[in-house]
This record gives sequence, structure tokens and C-alpha cells, in this order.
Amino acid sequence: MIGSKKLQRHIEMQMTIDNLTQQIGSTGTLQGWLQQKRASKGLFFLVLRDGTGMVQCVVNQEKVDETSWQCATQATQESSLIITGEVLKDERQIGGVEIQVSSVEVIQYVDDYPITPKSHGIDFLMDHRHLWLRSRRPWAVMRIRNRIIMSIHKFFQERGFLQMDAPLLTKNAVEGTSTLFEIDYFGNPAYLTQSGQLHGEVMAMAFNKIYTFGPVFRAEKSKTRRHLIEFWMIEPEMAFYDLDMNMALAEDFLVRIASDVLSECDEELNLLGRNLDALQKVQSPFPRMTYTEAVELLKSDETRLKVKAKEEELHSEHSELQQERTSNQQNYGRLKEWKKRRVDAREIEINVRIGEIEEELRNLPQWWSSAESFEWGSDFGGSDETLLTWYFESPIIVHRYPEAVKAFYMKRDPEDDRLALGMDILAPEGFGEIIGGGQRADDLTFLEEQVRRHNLPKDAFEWYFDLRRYGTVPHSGFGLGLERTVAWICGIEHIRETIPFPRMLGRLSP
RNA sequence: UCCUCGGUAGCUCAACGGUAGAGCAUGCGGCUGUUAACCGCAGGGUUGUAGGUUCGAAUCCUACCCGGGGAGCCA
Repeated sequence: MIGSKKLQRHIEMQMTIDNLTQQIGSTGTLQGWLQQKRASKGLFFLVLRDGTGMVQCVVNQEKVDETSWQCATQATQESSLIITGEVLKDERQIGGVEIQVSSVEVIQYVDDYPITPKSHGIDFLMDHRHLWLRSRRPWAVMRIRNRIIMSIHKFFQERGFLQMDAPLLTKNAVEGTSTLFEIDYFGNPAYLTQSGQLHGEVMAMAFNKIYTFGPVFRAEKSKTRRHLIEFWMIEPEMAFYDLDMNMALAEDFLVRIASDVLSECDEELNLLGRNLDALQKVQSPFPRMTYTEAVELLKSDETRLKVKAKEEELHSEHSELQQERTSNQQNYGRLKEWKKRRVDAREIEINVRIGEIEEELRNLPQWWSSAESFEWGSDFGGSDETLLTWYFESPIIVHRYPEAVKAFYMKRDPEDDRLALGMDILAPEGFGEIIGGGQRADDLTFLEEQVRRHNLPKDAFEWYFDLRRYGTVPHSGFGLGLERTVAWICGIEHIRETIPFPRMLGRLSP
């Protein structure tokens, strides 16, 4: 059955939606799926998606044969189609073109595609992630993710970095042991990696500048919009780099990602409704402050005022929405039927937004009280990071943290032994930490002492100590969380939308 | 693990102690340029599960299951 259709078997004959603007005036064939259908007497408007984009195809009963007309009539959402027609310029359409159809063939008719054009709850969408990926929003997000991945490789390759892979199965626990996935390795325990960091250092000593790009796993029972169990991390590691060089590199890196996406993902950013000004402000130099300065800023009176201002803003939005709801209800009886439905739909929107505002209003006082009582020496929480980013429009770099909150392999600040030469980069608009890194300890005696202090198994780190025995040098590196970066660039609230198949607490399928 | 909100038609929601209802989706009919099209008609329900209170429970109570948001931890 399927074999009888006129599939475009020759690559050179295939037309795809992404390059239709170069084909205005010509006739060709598109293969894809029906995303949406609108009908009028003698006319069908078929919105076709082929993975590269979306285009409206106009089927006019007078201009197609009976078979094509029947196909258009019976085609339902996500039916697979072969459409032939002329590419016409039409400024009214997304992408600026539409297809005047001369023939429609159906590869498969579909019954009851679960994801309808109206809104869905997140649980339903996550259960149908395998189909949800076909929708517009995932289309835009995944294309931006791809663009970011390309930028990452280009950025490092142009600077002479070697891409090398760290193992996924390890014997070592880099972070705390509480978040490790343990597996059985022929009778011995092994762990899924949480970071390629230590092996990255090995490779930097062998190849000077390297970066790893791979998945890491954290068995944390965290349920927040910023956490995944399995996520992708990019970890450059550079020999002969100190903390300042490390920060400069990380800064150039983020500037490059933002500018590449801005210049090449217009349509995708638009579809997501991303505020482009915010991305344009990702420019060097990023504000830099020490941890100690950040703590002072966080506890300052100005932070309290910012929280107050935010609360007032939310209160006034809240009362505006309530007024709108009340006036809608008062006028409701006088409205025509179709208008009532619009009002009903708006009411749901208002209810959802009011719920969000009330949640934020409950959280804000807690944020301030946690900031106010923050003590030098502890690590920033999610809300603390958010408050800090409110001060700036570009990402900010916070460096020189108390050694106790940083990993055992961080080098100490020669000017203050209480500090580690670590740095984090916080993305603006409340997106928070996307990069963490620093200068690595290069002294054998110090590292051995650190391993002892952290109760880590010394034997397992012998190969790591060898790096300090045989030609140790100052070196640095950092880790970028890919999904958090995608979330920030796309302006997406929740990290689950930034990876094709998110692995979260209680979610392992599809 | 803790705090908090929720589970009603395939989907999104309403009904808040008294006859379970709308929109979308689906089917049929109408409309020759629609943009989440619009108009008319139709089918569609063991109200998450198990108990309890009550003349009467989707609604109140208890336990459990599942999910959302937040905290801790982190990229």
C-alpha cells in the first residue's frame, strides 16, 4: 500500500519546507504530516509540517482532481501526506510562502491523534513526549538546542581544543556519594558518571586543551524546574590556565552561543516569544564579583527593596486580573454565544495566572528571609541566585567561594586560605547557575590531604595523583549544563522541555 | 524526605452537599481566503483507588496511589 505512493526517492528531487523561500514560482513536491486543517466551501487550508518547518497548503476544489479533493477531505491531524503544488509568495503566512496545491496523496490516514491543537496539561504531554516532539514549541526548542551544540563545537574547535570523551562508567565518586547511580560491573560496584572532570584533567595534561561533551547522571531526588536525572554537560579543561583565563574563556563562550542563536534562529525564537533584547545584552564584559561581595549584595537593603518592588508589581497584576474577571462576569449575560466562549477561555487563563502570582507572593517573603539571614560560608540556594541576577541584565560571574562549599580538587586562593579558586556563572532573568568551574589544585600533598579530609578512597585516586607527580602545571576548567543553557536561551521556565526525552524523578518513559 | 496545590468526557476545565456541564477533538451538514476560522446537529461519564459521615457525596472526613509547584542538593 505504502509502496504504491509516489515517494520522492531521489534526494535531489526532494523539496523541504525550510528552503521554500528560494523556490518561489516553481512547482514541487513536499512530504510531511498534516499539522492542522481549516476548511471553507471549496477550499482546504492544510498546514503541513515536514520537520524542517511549517507551511500552509491551499487546496482549491476547482484546481485539483477528485482523488486529491477526497484525500484533503479525509485527511486528519498527523496523517502523512505527499503534496505537489506551486510555491507562492504570501506575506500573510509564517515563512512568507504558501503552496497552491495541484495534487494530494495520503500515505496514511490517522484516527484520533491524541495531541489536539488546544491546550494540554503537562502530565499528559510528558506521557506523550514521543508525539509531543512533533508540535511547534518542541520544534523550536530542539532546533535551538541543535544550534547551541553546533556553536559549542565551533567555539572550541576554532580555539584548538580537542574534543575527547570521558567514560560514563567509573569507579570514582566526584561529587557526593549520595547522588550516585550504582550498577553491577561483573560483581563489583561501578557508578554512572556525574562529571567528566577528573578524566578531563588527564586529557588536558596529554593534549593541552580539551573538552568533553556527554551525558552525566545524578541520582538526586530533586523535583524542581532546574533539575534532570540525566543531562548533558560540556566540560573544557585547559593546561596552563589560571582562574582569570578560565573566566575569560567562559565569558567569550556564552557570548558566542547567544550571538549565534540570535543571528540564526530568528523563526524559532519568535515562535517561542523570546524577548530578544535580553539575549542582545549578553555582551562582554560580564559583571564579576567575589563570593564575599555577592553575599553583601544579597543581604543589602537594596535587595529588600527589589523584593518589595516585585511584590507590588505582582499585587497590581493580581488586582488587574481580578477586575477583568469581575467585569467579564458582570457582562456575561449580554454576550453572544461565541463571545461567551472566548470569555470562558480567558477566565481559565486568568485563573492559571492568578494561581502563579499567588504562589510567587507566598515565596517572595521566604526568599528575602533566606537572603537576609544568609551567612558567609554557606552556598547560595536557588532563590539567592535569582535575587542576585535581578541586579544585572547579562550573566554574572561569582568567584572565590568558601572552600567548604566547593569540591575537594579546587585550588586554594593563595591570598586567603579560606577561599577556593572556583567560579560560577549565573544566567540573568532568574535562570541561575549554568556554569561551574575553577582552577584545579596542582599540589600533590594538598590533594592527598583533601582526599583524606573528605573521606574518599585514596586508592581509587592514585591515577589522579599521578597528574601531580609527573609534570604538574596550573590548570583550569569548567562545566556547562547544556539543558540549563537551552532553557535560558529559549526563555523556557522548565528544563524538561529542553531535552528530547527528559529523565526526572518518576519519569523514565517514553 | 519535607511543605503546598491538584486528580470530573480522548484533552482543557466548570459544577463546591440536592438532576454531572461547556469548549476542543471525532462524525454529519453549512459557508470560496481561513490563521487555535466560524455556524448548526450528534455521539461521548463507575468524578484516581479503598473506606467513612449523610435521607442524599464529584463536593465533607481518613488512608493510599499518581501528578504539579516549592525546599534541600546541584549544572
